[in-house]
Amino acid sequence: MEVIPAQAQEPAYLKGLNPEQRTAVLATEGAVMVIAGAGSGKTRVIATRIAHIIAQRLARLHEILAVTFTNKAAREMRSRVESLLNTDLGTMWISTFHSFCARVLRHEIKHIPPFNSNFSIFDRDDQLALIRRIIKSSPEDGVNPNIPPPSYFIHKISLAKNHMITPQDYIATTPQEHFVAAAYPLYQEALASSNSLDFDDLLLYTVKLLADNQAVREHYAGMFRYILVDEYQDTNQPQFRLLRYLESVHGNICVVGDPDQSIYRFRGADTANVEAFLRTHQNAGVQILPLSQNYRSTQPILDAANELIVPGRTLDVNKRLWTDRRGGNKPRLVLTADEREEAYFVAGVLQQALKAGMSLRNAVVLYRTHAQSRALEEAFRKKELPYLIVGGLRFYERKEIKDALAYLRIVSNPLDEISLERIINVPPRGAGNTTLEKLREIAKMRGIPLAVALESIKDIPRVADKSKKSVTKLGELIAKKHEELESKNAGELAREILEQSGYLAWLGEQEEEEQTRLENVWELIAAAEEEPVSLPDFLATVALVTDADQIDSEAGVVSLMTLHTAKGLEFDLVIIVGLEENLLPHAQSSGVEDLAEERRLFYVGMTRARKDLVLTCAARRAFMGMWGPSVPSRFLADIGAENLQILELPRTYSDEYAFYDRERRYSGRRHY
DNA sequence: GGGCGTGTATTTTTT
DNA sequence: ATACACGCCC
Repeated sequence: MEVIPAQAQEPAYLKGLNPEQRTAVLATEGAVMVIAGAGSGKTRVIATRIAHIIAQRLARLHEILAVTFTNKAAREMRSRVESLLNTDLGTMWISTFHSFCARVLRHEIKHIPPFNSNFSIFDRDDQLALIRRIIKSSPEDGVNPNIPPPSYFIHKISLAKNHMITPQDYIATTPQEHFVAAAYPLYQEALASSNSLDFDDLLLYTVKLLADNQAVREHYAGMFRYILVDEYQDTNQPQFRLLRYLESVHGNICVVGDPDQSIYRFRGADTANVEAFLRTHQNAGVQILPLSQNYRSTQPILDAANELIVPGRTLDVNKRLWTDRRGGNKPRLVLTADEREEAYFVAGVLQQALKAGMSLRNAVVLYRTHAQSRALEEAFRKKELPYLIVGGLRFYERKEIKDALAYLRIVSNPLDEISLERIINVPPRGAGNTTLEKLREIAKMRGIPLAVALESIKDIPRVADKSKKSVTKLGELIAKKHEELESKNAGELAREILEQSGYLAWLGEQEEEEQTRLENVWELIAAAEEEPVSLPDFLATVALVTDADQIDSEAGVVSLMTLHTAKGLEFDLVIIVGLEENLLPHAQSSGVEDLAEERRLFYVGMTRARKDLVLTCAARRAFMGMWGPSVPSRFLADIGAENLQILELPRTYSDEYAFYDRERRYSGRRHY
């Protein structure tokens, strides 16, 4: 790498930065908080900062830790730094919190018995399956009608973990939740005996490791000379603690965030971390550096966004965003009769933009809930607009992919009973509930894993010979492939397991419709074969894929996604649908804090727009099959009519929807 | 042990 | 409205 003398000549990577950005890049030492307004060039600042640290030889590649919000953001950050420095970053630590923890734990979890490095990562479905089993084992199951649904347990347990409340302490802090209090320790024990961690555990066990193990703590804290954290406003308590340990030796930590864009309170993110950071670093002379010039949006869009967000602010660290991009259209607001008309209107806007020369990849449709995508999909299909739904039914959540992954997981981690139960009878092996129960008994009696007990099925009376044979074969296959975990890579193992278990053949025999399923599984195998990694590493990567990661800006395809998923992205044309009370703000978000978060969510959506912003609102909407009237969102009133261009729906729409009369169309009007 | 029918919950947002 | 879970019957 070429070294540039510090003073002689300004490094090329600093060119084009504004004074605020330059200050943020150069303030490498000590504690720094960058308050980065939407579209203020935050990513560029972080990438340049990393490049600067490396170019000035303040640290070597592996001595820098950068944490981003999504894996996609991590990849982008990596490639930006690589192009700034014209070098390969290799295995530099740029990742999400969860991926970072998975990577650390892969090496260190042996210090936390009974876990070993092949641990499984449980997603929501796995968590639900596990908690269902626990509920079933309770004597009250089926007797007490007040037992909450499994999802309630998972939610409450996750909340407890985010606040670092242990199973032992839970009942004392939350005495009214006695069902959860009873299940929580059982849930943790079941995870441990399965050598499995849920998403929250990845963070918690890493914190625990750093807290309890001095050698490990000194190793990591000593290694990272510089730490950078993006989207800091959405960190939670375990993440805060994690950073405290990691920064403890060198003290060079830069957090970048925007309290106005904090939208993950519901999953434990704590904006108090912003204040806590300032407080805990006061003695270290923490610097607060704002980025307030917006390079993304036009002034009318920013004006509207500012009007929306200012009434909801609680911290006053943020500045009013400004831009020198003059001109541009005011955000357009349209009232439609119902969600169908709304969908057709959106399709029309996209077709118009298409005609005007815009590529559909530069447009996005945003909504509060996934369910809203349905009407849009229908309209887009009719109008032959190519679209891509981001999130919703994700690739890795499809049944056949989950089944295939369960095969891989049980081989990687034979203690993972949830995975084993998933596939023991897929394809049908004549092992139903009764047989499974007997196998569990054997495993318990002999103190062996369920996967090993499969080979003892021969000892169970009254099981068909055919069933015994195929179950024994499955047990042998799992054992054999598990032994090859180190000698073979993920691609090799995936292909062999899925072929030899008979899963692929069985899938191929299914109905014509199932053929896409077979293709999906082959796609998974291809993904495993892409790079020669170990099976546990591949599984960890797959488990931590986020919605935003799968956005590939295919040319000529418009993306549809939730407002949450849109965080960090930008588009020429942004269309936000469903600006109605009970949807945005959502009906379930009635508390003061909840409402503030809904407002920020809308703000995040608006500030994704570079050139054009379109807002829609329907007068009638169906919820769970029931139609009901809708009222425009209170947030529209906050933006103010003077900051919006309110459109009358063109005639063509009444042609398409002759059954609506104009009176009814505007019956939902309130503010305008 | 598997297939079909009825009943119920589902829609907040996600690593 | 629909998907999934559970229960009943073969």
